[in-house]
Amino acid sequence: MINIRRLADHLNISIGTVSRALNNRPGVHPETLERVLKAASELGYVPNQSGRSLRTGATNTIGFVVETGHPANQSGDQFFYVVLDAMNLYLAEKGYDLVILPCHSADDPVEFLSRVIARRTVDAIVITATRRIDHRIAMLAKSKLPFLSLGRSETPGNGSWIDLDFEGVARRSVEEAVRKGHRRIAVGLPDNDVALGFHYKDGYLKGLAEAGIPVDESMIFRLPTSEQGGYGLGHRIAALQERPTALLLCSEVMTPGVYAALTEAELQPGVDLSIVAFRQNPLMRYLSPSPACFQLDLSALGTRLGTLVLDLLSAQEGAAEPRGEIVPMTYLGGESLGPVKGS
Amino acid sequence: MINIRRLADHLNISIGTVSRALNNRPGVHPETLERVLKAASELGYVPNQSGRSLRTGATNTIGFVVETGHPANQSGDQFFYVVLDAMNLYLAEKGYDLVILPCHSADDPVEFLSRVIARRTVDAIVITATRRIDHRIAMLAKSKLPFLSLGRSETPGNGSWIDLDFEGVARRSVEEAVRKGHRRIAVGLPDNDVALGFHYKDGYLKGLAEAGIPVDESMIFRLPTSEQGGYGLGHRIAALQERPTALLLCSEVMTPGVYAALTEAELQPGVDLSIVAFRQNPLMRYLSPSPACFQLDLSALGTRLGTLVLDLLSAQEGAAEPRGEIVPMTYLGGESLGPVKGS
DNA sequence: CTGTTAGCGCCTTCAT
DNA sequence: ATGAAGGCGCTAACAG
Repeated sequence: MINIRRLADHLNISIGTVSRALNNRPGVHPETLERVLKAASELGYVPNQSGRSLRTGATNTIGFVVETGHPANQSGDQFFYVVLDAMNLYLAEKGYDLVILPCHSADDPVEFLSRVIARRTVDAIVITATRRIDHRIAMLAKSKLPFLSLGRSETPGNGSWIDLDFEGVARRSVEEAVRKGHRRIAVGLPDNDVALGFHYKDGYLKGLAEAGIPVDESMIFRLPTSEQGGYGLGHRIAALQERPTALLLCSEVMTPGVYAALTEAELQPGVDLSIVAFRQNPLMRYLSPSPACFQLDLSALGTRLGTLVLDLLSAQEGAAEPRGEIVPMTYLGGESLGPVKGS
Repeated sequence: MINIRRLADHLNISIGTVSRALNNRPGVHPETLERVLKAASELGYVPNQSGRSLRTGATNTIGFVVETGHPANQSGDQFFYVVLDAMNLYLAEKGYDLVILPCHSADDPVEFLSRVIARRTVDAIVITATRRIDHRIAMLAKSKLPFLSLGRSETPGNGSWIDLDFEGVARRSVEEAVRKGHRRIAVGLPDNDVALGFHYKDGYLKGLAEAGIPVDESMIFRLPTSEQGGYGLGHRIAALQERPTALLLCSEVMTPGVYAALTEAELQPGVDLSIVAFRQNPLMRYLSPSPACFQLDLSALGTRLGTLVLDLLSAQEGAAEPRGEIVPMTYLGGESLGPVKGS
């Protein structure tokens, strides 16, 4: 394996000069610069990351934590692939690498993160599946490792974040359902304390209030964020004496399961039960009737994540204010939202 | 940030002893050992990975390369989540970390890999989406970085690999279709040179040969491995003068698209066109009629990947033979494979 | 059983 | 514009 010393010996110059040349430091003779770059390329020299990190304290790497045991991920959600692709592209242009740090299902996300922090293997980190009270954020805030959360938390010390507009989507979903005459509007929320569930519920409640519809607690359902969860919910609703006429879902991965359960119960989505799902996604394109849902530009989200992470790094010394952004989503409509049956 | 020196000073012992204690080296007084571990835990000491790697030449990290731009991944395939979860769990038990290295769509997989190799940031690497002729493998073989490929290549120097039994599945699929009376059996193959396409085609041809059915080149279709690809294929087949009566798919992600296109063309899956898909997957559970397909234990595959990777590392000095394994899959049947219509 | 020390590869300061 | 040297944190070889 070739190191900077061998490269320097090969060129009969000192390693200091080689280092300066490779890192675009000023004060290197143009001719020397060219010789060094040429030799490095020919000999296939790439700086050893460990040596460089040890010296500079930086890794030029951004970490993205994914919980591989999370059911929403195992439900065939291609969300992260597209987001990561765009984020990676952006970071690469700026000279950074992106690595995905998978936290497995038998591991504790907080402990996992504490190891990641301590090992100093990334310069900044993005966390996902943010909880309303999220111990990871308290830990990150204490650690001084720059971090960005996808989803905003209420944990004190919360830094920069990007969130989808769960509240706005829920509110608009109620509004669209009301416009079609619905008054008994149910909602499917996560069965855990992930932050988006609270925001979606807030929007749902605001939507009801604006329409003058009283809250019926029996219309608020908790379920795993997966097709299995949706399947269970569909059957629960089908078995009710007084069924809702519309159902709002905080995640699109539940949708195929709801459809399947309704069909088994001989109920027709969009007729016997209207459905408004969350995000349009290629898998849902092929459901019939087409689910009413909202559009999100995943690539733009990925690029934005990259931008904000690098902002964090450059603001390190400047210690800029943490920033938060809510990504708006566009209502697309769909056949699964129909008029109230018999009205 | 606490380092080994501060930890040693805190305990009034030398860093050598601290290092030995933390790494379970023999020759440390039990009492000292305990004191060190206790203090490390209390002060939250975790060894700096860069320092350790620089000294030992090892990172205790396994890299898993994923091409995020790959359409099969963006089609909501939860394949990797489950496999990675199991693999990560296995590696964690053995003291290794797993990192996912995303290669973005605008990057060249070969160049990406050469950078990964050169940076020496992982001890071994797993590559996926293996091509029949795969330049990454030639490069890895030259680099001496231990590697495992998911999918076997014909590139010389191919090391250890695990592959799904694409050939066996295709052959069995033909057999099952023939058993139902089908003779005009089409096949949907990838439109690129990914290795699995060749193996699936081999099995298809063998199956036809065994049944004494002549090969009809017009029954061999190339399409992107995605629901969009399946959608296009469904419409192509629907428009044919002489349609096949059965269609075999080398990937299950095509299935929803095929179903949707057939439905639009007023053809019924399992009646007008029988379908045998590849792998059962939660998303397909909710398609109607249920797709005939095969079962694969993703967790077992992940664990096996972990095992083989660590075998590579321990065989480093011993220089053991490269090993290859084919993972068998079980036929599950399904309603989408029906008798030939009108027969 | 423990302390001391060299050196992994790199960047940066200081001297020339 | 270049060379020389120190040290980032760690482990391992050697000395006691």
